[in-house]
Amino acid sequence: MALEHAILVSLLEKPGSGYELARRFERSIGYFWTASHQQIYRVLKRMESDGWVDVRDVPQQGRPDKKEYSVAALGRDALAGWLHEPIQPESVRHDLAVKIRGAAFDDPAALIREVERHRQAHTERLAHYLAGQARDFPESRSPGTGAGTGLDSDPHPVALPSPPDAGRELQHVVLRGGIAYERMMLDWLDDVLATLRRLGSAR
Amino acid sequence: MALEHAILVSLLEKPGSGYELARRFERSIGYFWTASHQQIYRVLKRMESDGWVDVRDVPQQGRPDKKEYSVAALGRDALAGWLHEPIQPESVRHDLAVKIRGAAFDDPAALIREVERHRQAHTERLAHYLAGQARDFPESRSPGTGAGTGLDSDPHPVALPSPPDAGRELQHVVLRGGIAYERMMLDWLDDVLATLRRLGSAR
DNA sequence: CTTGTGTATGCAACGAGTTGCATAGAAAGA
DNA sequence: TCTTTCTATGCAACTCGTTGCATACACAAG
Repeated sequence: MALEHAILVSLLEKPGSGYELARRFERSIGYFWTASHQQIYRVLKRMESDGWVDVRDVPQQGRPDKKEYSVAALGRDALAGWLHEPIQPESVRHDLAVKIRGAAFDDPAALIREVERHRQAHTERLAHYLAGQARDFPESRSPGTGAGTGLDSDPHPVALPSPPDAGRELQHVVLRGGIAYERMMLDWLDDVLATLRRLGSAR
Repeated sequence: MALEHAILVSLLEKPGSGYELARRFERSIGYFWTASHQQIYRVLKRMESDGWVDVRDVPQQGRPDKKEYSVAALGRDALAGWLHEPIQPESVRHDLAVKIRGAAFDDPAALIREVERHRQAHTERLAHYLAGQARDFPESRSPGTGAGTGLDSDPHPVALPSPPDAGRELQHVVLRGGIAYERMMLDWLDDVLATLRRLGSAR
């Protein structure tokens, strides 16, 4: 129930159209909150009629016009309200974990290629994060090879919050979380692969 | 779209009633797949009419009767089919990450207590996992209180598991994943707290 | 000149998931 | 005895999310 809040945050960081939001939700923000364009358009409509966002028609050359959304006062209030109320432990859905336990009733070795695919995807995502970190936060010469978040990889840093750099700092700490998550997943997937191979060869 | 598969795996591991399933989904399985009892009953009904599971009325003393479900041949086939088809990157929903980025447009310091609450919850979950590991997998003399991921730090016992133990092994590797996840979260939440405190005092 | 790709917006239908409520037997305690 | 708690099952209403489809403009390649 927080897609609207994710949209508010994204629009505060930078106003944009539904289409642009949808693309941000594919990269950047989408790594910790997914949404399809259909859903974004629908929610945007509701937010507009609730007065949470303002719309502005922007003609463009060489492409269709767009509706640029920005956060209205009511939207800011709604976000503040949400920020101040506690949320409970995230509900998780790890298909892969279900599959791994299910493999006991099938052929464990048959899962190896699937797990390798996931490992590959996480490798790529980690590289993407590191590239973004190197690009957007070059001052962090931290472990790893360093290169950027890609999270809110908008070329222009946002200049809104009172401490002008708070947004940057917070984006960076979220990015570091993404990096830590991917590294943990890679380690774990290696563990899973070793286990599956052991079970396969023991047959 | 895999609640039914999660139920199949759980029922294969041990047949049980809808109520028992709901409780498994609160602990154990519920840490990587959540579901409410209402939803479980509804899906169970559908699975029954599809011939995926068999039902058996079990009278009990001292409590209401229950319907014990077990996996039918068709259910096994359905699970096997699902296991063999690839799944794509999990879709994530990290409210907390959204809140952290949103805090840039509010008071970052106001988030500290919320993050501390989450840290507490993850500490408890880690303790729960470690207790489960000590109880169910005593042969893994793993880090317990130590630092590190717990991933590589588990020197796999050389004893070759025979197929009957495959399920145990696979349950353990999933549990190790949960442990690694909680440890990573704790480290990251500490990073978040340090960042929020830094931003707060810099005002 | 047709096809494909990218930008940009949207509807309709369905299935998944949540919330609130209801029932009912049995045990435990006030 | 009355209330609460635990086991056990379920309906109804609603919202959220996904899937499939449709439209329309612009540009580039074949």
